[in-house]
Amino acid sequence: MNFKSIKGTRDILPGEVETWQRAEDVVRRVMHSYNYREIRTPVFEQTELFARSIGELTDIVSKEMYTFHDRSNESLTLKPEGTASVLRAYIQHNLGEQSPLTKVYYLGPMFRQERPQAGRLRQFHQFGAEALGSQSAQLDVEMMLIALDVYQGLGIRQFALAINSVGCQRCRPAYKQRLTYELTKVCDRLSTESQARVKQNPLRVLDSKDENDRRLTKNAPLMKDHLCDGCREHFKSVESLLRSTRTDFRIDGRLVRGLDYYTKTAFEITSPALGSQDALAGGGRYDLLVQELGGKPTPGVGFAAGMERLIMVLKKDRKDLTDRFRPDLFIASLDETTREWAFVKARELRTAGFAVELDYLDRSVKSQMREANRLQARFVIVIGERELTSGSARLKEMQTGKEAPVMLEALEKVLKT
RNA sequence: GUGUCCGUAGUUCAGUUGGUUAGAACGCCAGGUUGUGGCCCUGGAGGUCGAGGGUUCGAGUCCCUUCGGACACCCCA
Repeated sequence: MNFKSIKGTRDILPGEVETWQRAEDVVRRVMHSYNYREIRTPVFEQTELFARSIGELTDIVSKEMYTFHDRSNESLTLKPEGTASVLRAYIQHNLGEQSPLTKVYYLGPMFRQERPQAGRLRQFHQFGAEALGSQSAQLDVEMMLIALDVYQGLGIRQFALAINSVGCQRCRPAYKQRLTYELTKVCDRLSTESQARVKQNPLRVLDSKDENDRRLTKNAPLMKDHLCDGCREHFKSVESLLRSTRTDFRIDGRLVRGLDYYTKTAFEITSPALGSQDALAGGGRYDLLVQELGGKPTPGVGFAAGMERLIMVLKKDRKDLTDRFRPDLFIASLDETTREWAFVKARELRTAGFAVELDYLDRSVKSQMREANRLQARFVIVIGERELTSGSARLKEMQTGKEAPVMLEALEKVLKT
């Protein structure tokens, strides 16, 4: 019986990992450009934290979490999303006392026990940001812009932004009641899933994929048309800022997020290059959550974006990306003496900042040359007894095949040019 | 969790109505005379045919179970 990676998890091997690193670099660059600072939280937390923040009734909490008991019988859970942990840290370390506005970002693995499919893993990776302490619509839009800047920065072209407002505790209850009333009228004709939603979470009936559900709810009231003054103003500001920054977007009155904690703005970025799981990123405002988790009343906004989905789109849009690490120099050697010399010299050059590779398998020069070629080393130098006694060798530039004499002492200087 | 399809060398795949030592391409290794890559040529290594059970004289080929994968539902990043 051979060991295999757990269902729904995968290895990112050399060759693919370079694409990830490139993406991560862009994420960090964009985050820093908006002055977000990185925060790293543990991969697991008390189960209660997620139940409280995400919502007991959500699919995530009710059936998708990796929950276990440790040896002291405490219930722990591998984090299914990033926001809860960030807010926990924010509250725990009183970050709100250090400055009125906190802007942080994260990048890391998340876990959800779902059936794997295109763009859906049990361990997946997200990057995201949270801005705590301000109600400004500018921050709502900033979240969208960060995600869009990352995609643009990577040369991704296939994506679309959709926004909506899910209201607040002042206007949502009344709307919900009204919607439920309307839905009840057609309830028996809705799909079985939607029938359950009418009671559990009526808002979600609206974004059902079922064609028949869509038809039946065609004239159902939308939250965005029943916002209180505050929410309406806020939503207008978001729209206006998006226009000012010349950002393409569309208002989707049926857009609902899966997590319970959102208020006001909700948004989603999807890509037609993905499969059925087409969301690249999603986020929104959560003005009640910090308080809910035991902190002082603090407004917040955030978003999360899927790394593997980003990579999938990136591979489709940018087939030209095939970079790999290339050694600057490959030192081929002939016998035990020269091999040791090569080892020492390599160390010297590596310390000086060069990527240097050599043969560890006692191979023939021919094989070593093949290896150097495969690694796409920029230069190769063959060291034998002749070279060691004369102190000079020929440096071969692999791309052109040209060789030039070099003094071994001067190797470092020559490589620098 | 439900459904559909799939599971043969490192990789992508072939494998006739079940019938002798399971093949190809690419990749890998070694050579093509004295210390030099890419192209080309020659040779080589590498598979308990996902795993377990069953039917059969005989199973990679049929049946069951199980594990895994792909895709969709659900949900979401």
